[in-house]
Amino acid sequence: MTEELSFQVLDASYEVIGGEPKVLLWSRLHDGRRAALIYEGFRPYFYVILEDEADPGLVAEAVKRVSKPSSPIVSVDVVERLYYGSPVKALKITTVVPASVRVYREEVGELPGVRGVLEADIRFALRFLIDKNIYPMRWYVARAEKAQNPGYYGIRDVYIVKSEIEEDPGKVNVDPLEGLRILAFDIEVYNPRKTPDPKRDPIIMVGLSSYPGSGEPTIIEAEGGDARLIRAFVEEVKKLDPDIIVGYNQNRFDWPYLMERAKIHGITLDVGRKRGGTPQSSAYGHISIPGRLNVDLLDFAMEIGEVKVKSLDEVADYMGVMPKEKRVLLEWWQIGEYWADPGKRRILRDYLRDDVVSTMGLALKFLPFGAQMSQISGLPLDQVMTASVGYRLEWRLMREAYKRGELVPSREERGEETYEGAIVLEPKPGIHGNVAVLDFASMYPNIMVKYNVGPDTLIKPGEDYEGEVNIAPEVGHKFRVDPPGFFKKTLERFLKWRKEIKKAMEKTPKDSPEYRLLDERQKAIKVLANASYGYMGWLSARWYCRECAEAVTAWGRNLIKSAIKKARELGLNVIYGDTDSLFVSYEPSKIEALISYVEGELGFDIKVDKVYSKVFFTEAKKRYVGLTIEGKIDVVGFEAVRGDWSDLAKDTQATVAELVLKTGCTSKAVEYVRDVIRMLREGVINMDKLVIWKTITRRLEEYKAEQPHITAARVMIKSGIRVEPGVKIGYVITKGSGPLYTRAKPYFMANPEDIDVEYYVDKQVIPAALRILGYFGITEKQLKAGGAQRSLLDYFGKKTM
DNA sequence: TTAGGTCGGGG
DNA sequence: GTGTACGACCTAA
Repeated sequence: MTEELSFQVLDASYEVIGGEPKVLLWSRLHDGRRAALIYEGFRPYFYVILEDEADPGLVAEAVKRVSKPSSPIVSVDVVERLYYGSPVKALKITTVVPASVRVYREEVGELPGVRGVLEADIRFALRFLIDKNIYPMRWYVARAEKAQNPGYYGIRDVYIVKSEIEEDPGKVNVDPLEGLRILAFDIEVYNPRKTPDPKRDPIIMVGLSSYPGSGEPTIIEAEGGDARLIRAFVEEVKKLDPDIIVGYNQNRFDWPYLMERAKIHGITLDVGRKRGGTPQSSAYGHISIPGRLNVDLLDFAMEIGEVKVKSLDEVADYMGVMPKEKRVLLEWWQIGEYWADPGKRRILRDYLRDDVVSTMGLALKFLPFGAQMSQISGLPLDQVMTASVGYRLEWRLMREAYKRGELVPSREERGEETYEGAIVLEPKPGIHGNVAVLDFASMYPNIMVKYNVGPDTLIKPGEDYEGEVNIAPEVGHKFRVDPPGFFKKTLERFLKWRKEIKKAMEKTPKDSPEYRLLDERQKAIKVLANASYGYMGWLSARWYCRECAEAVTAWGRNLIKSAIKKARELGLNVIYGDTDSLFVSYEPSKIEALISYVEGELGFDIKVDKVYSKVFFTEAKKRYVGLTIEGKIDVVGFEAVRGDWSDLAKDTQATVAELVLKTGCTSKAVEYVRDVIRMLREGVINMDKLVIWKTITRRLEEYKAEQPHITAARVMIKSGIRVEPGVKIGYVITKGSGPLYTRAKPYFMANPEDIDVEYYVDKQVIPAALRILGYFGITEKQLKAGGAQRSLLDYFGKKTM
């Protein structure tokens, strides 16, 4: 007996049962139950395209002959498809067991008459979602029958789908996260020798917070080893039964550590939704948990360019989730000490609580965008943010291709090919007052649409084409005007869709949940549309097209040149320009005229993005500091030093940035750097500030190149300290001769008088300072010139170094 | 210069 | 699982 179900698809997987593949749609039902919907009868397939002279019937016969009983080739059909827009005859080869495709594609690829194998590298569960037009996080309806023997899957509610699956029209604009349960977790591990070793160091605490919920995390502490803690953790996860599990870098730390500890104790870490559903390591460090969406929030953080150090406390601070000054901050090497000391253990607990609360806070900030990205790209939420924008666009393109009957090109290994990029004007160095920044809206996608750019519309060299063409300036590549190509069609849909959403947003109250939903959706569409140009120039792209990317930048250069020429004719002072933005003197009426020229004559949208009351340029491109009329400081192109520099370098750079921006000149900052150098040479800077941390990622004998942290690691091993992959090595550079790596020593084995002070001056302090001061023409010489002897209290107040 | 190797986040 | 990131930065040649 079937019933009508409305369900939200969270994830898809498959199992081969009785020799037949069954697709599992992990879903939430309209009544709130979580269920697995089983789809039977969908079979793996792939295509071959043939040599021109090959006889399809003969090749089909040859294909059938490679069939194996373990997974027979059940059909070989001659089908009409498009390949790069042109009709082709192809063979569609269908088999039974998904894993057998890998074997068949090799054998079939070798057969005479076969030009190539296509679509044999698409994961089965995603293949199903593409073909059935199912997008994760969206709602669908279907008729289904409750399974008689759900125990087989180890899931309580199992339905067998008995109809086609259609989108639920009533739930297009509902918040996909509404009603889903989220679990945030974090573990702390014992690290008496600084670096924890999962083989011997137990997990000491685990914190869990669920949403919806009180907001106060549950904290489980280890008592006499961590076996009970791990069991309690598994029970807690099962009890909370979350749809989404979030953590921060849990894919590389918490899960692997838990998995290793569970293995040692012989505990089954079955935190998934099906029986025995343990975390599974999959592609490039991702970990999947059956029936739940395991989302690492670090993946979202990696996309925030403004935050250079992606630690949880920094990112939570930046996102307004938890200010750094309002939380407990411990350095990682202090964890063991705080655990061992009963008087300090409470602080460790608070530290864990703050980490868990921050993690949940970040989840609530990030997941709405992730859910939209999932709904639009078609990738499940646990994969979509792990994937680069190129992959996200590509999965959507594969869906567009399927609908058009286009065959998906295979991924190919390609050597580097360079081409000319965008125009970046030489900035006029100095300080400029009242500057407007004009931006072309979605310049590259609009170029692609206007000139019908794409691999399928490109006229290849030597190709005869009589029809009308768009010719790219400078490079001369030609694109058919008609019919609209694959990229043009797809991008037009994106641009139109986004426009409709923007229109709907105007009619929606700004503080409503619906507004937020629409805003995240339009952002996700924008990300995909803007990725299209970069995608065509990405060497691993299935629809790679160097000429296309080259043509797009050529049209872009042409466009901005025309705008610059017009701006100058109008009497505007053009200060700087990069790709699709122009910095001009802020003269509203002339800018108005420029905008109407660009819109009317050139046919592109341009708008005033911001106005700076002051902006500093040096001769360096892509780097400037601006003060907006709202009083905000924009530092663009300035790269803060990475997490693996010494604290001294990081502190120096932060202070230099602050002094320059606050005083508007460099003299104070230069004096400050000179004082830091002087203090270094006098040996009054604490050695802790000089430690550089780097991680060992493999066994020492596997390293091909000598590096400082490897040398330091070898010294540690000699003195009996265990060093394994994952260990972070803290080292300092000591005096002596020879390459840098010979002079690295573990920080706890070095004496302050051994420190190679000049290394820290030349390779740490000065480069860090010059990242900023260099833009203002300050040289290494000037910083080393040893200036006025002044008290550091002038800069730091009571802060000590 | 280029080529080729390593790393991030976590504790 | 019909598969395997990416971009910045380092050292060595």
